Amino acid sequence: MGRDKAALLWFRKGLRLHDNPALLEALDGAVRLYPVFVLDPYFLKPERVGTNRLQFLLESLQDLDSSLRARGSQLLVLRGNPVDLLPVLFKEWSITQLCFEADTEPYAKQRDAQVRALAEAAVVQVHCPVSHTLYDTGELVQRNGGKPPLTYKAFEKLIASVGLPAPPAADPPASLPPVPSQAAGGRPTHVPSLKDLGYQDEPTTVFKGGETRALARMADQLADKNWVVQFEKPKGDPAAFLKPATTVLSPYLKFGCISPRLFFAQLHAIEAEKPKHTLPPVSLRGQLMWREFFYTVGAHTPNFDRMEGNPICRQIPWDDNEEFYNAWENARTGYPWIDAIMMQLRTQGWMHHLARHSVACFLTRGNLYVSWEKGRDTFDRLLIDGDWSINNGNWMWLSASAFFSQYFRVYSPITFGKKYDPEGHYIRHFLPVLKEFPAKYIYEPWTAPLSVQKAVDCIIGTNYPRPIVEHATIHKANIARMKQAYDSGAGSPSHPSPQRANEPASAPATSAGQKRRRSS
DNA sequence: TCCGGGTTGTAAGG
DNA sequence: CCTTACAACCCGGA
Repeated sequence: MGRDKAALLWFRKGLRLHDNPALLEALDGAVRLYPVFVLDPYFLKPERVGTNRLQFLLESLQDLDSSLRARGSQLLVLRGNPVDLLPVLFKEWSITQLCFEADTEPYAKQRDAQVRALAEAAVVQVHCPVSHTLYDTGELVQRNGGKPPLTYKAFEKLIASVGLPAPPAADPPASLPPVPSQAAGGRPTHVPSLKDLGYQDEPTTVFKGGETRALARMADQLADKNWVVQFEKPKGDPAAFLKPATTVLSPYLKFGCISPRLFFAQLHAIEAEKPKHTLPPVSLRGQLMWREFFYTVGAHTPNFDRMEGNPICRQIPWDDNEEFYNAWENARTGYPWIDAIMMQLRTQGWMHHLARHSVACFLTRGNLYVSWEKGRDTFDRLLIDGDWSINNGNWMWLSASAFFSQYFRVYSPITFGKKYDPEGHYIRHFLPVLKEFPAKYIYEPWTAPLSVQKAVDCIIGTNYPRPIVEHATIHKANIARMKQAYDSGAGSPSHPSPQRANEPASAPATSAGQKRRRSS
């Protein structure tokens, strides 16, 4: 006598009902369906996940619960380490199927491997479809000869050989099997508050999570088809903050509140309708492909989130300068354009891509010469769209550690913002202390005569810091340091320089002249 | 071995 | 709006 089919649908990312193949697998013949999200203490630390992103997640869970309830089900939000909790639930609920969306990040991969093994030991069938990315990154890499492509062009070529991504999966039925009462066994199952989770700060971001808002935002952004087909990322205004120059779908894509395949399908339809459209890499569709690119490289590169032991990352002897790092993180560099961006990060958890470039270049090769890993950590904590693959990839890009090597192209912390926003509206909004400065001085307030500083009630060095470094001189010195780092064996990621005979292969990792480590 | 391209540099000059 | 010099990177293709 066979058991009733009972499915545990484990949500992690993919916090949506549309284009959710794991949900459809779970529904296939199931008499009972248990939709579960597990709040893992690994993530629930303010030093790892900031208030704004956690709030975004909680809103997304709330919305998912509402949508499930509208279909006669509900979301069981449980707490604990999934590796410990899920096997208990398999037994308690007599689970026969475990369904969850594939995840390519290292923590998730090792966690999922453990859960899968435990499920199989409990004779639970595991279904793990790919729906967070457009393609199965493993298949892409296999097709590429076992290695991820390291340039966007090469990635485009690979994609072209595969064809269009799969269309979104069918919508789930209007009615889902109810969750049996007593299922929780006395455990709390509601979506907790920030305070419940030990977070004291109030969220400050204007962006709200959830599939409902994601779909509305996408519809809103795609409604102006001319805007869609004329989109060119580098032409956007990084200083636009009332109406951002991009879609701000990134936090929804991060949590899977929106399906990349749905977004792609809609973009594709609009492009088909209007043949005169921009192209990747700058087009809107190109942006989705950048995401796919970094997911593919990130999933198939060892130590992708570190310099050491990372075969695609140049080994650069960054300065260990806590003072500089803290000033940067706390918006106290004395450069208003940089500090305003860091304030937008701290308050909204989102900045325009080019604004991210400005501060990433400033922290690393441009000005402070601090490791990209430090900046990555800050972004990872404070961004509402903080996404492991994309964040690490872009930090390596901007620090000229991988993908990009024109280190002599340095963003100016003074003129880059000025060309978009000469009046400094963005700075005035995020750094109110500088609000009254004349436009002439807003990007360089230290150049204002003391009489002006007094008149606007902001003394530089007292009410707002002096610049911690002099851009004009230090960026040139840093270009020279980068050149030296490249010359002295940082190597080229895809063609590592050969080991010199007189240099031991096991040179200490801190040596300036070290060789890039090969992954062999 | 050379040449052209590389999502998104700057400053100066038209 | 455009081009060019700056000083110069890696990579892929011819």
